[in-house]
Amino acid sequence: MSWKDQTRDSGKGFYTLRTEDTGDVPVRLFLTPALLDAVEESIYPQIVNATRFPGVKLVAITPDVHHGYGVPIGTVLLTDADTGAVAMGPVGFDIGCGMVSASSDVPANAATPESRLRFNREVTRRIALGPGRVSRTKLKDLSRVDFEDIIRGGAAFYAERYDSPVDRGNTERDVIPVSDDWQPPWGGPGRPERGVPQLGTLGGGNHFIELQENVGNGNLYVQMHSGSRGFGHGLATNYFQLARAQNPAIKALDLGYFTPDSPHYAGYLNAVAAGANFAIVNRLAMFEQLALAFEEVFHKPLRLVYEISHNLVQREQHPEFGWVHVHRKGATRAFPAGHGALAGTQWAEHGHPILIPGSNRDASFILRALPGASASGYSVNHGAGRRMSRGAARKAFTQADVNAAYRDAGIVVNTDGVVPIDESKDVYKSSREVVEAVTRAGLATVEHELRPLASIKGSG
DNA sequence: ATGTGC
Repeated sequence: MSWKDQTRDSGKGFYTLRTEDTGDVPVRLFLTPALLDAVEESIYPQIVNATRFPGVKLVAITPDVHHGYGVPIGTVLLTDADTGAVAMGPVGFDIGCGMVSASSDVPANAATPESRLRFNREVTRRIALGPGRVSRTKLKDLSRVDFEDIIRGGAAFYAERYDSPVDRGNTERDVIPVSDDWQPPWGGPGRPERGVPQLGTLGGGNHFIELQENVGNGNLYVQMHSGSRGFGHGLATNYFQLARAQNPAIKALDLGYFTPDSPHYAGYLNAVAAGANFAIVNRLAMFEQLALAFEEVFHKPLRLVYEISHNLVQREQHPEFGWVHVHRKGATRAFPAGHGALAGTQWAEHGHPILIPGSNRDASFILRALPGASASGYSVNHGAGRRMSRGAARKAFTQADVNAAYRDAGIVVNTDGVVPIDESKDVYKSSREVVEAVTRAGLATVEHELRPLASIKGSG
């Protein structure tokens, strides 16, 4: 018997799950019947893990869910903000990982095969890709002092001090405060200092840059996915070690957590803030380079639509659960019109944009939240979700077939047309089906659909 | 995700 047999249809577009293992913690799965049927059995013990952190109020599972470390990728975890835990697996190693979307007035027919390739060349000339690479932007060769100012001051500080054309109002968080008495654990486990020269670089894995056509208005858009590089990874590694040292019951590092009485509780929250500020500034610095590359090829400006994370814990007020730590691991914040946290911002009236990438041969979407998003802790998915492991993908498909499929679709990949197999379309779920699960549950509506024209991947 | 690994 599968745990799936113990799910119940709430009648509101999501399933609930209550078993001996999950106890009294509400667990909501935002899946269609087909997605529930297809989801890996192995996410069940990871959902149970999520229910076991101290002070849990809600576990919500997004429709792109797949097996992660400790908890599934696609977990929203709400814990009591005053007495509950702050958990590390439900933030992840790549603290602050997230998206940028940018728009233009250039009709998509300007993106000829030649200009798509030129765009990819201009981008890769300006932005370093792949693991271990160092910055080529104005943030290269930063002193440690300047770096610390940036990770404390976030987007607001960066926009002002570095004379950036970006509007910090187009970011999810223009600064996440870091205490003056907290220092990054330089030289400690994880060695976060290796991230200092990486500010302004894309990274590898599923990080990408994509030239797109907005299906609705026919204009060119650009989307980017990147995170906190070696800095965030180093911070996460450091605090995982501290959590384990303190609590021997934490066997796996990815199940680490801190309660308010822990000596490292505030330290970890500061580390998350610093890592997220890095990731946000990283995306803004790269956006500026994207805009330069875009203007070089298409002779018109590229405007920042929005910047938003999908690996983060933030303190928020929820109508059902009060003040909570909302952990989003592979999940995107979804505040609708009128949400208190948007008061006084340009997003107060309609909610902020929600950036949902598909694979690089499938549609991406920009959504807006609906009041019903409270059911999922004001969160939706962060992408299409992986359908098979990287290893399985390399066994299932040949390089020549994958390259040909992209060539036939007219999608220019990197500067050599070689598609990383483990990042290719059939490795991911259908983004349309996943987004349908979101709209069916009344969490959000689709505002824009975007289709890929050119794709840049850090590695495969 | 990551100095792609103990």
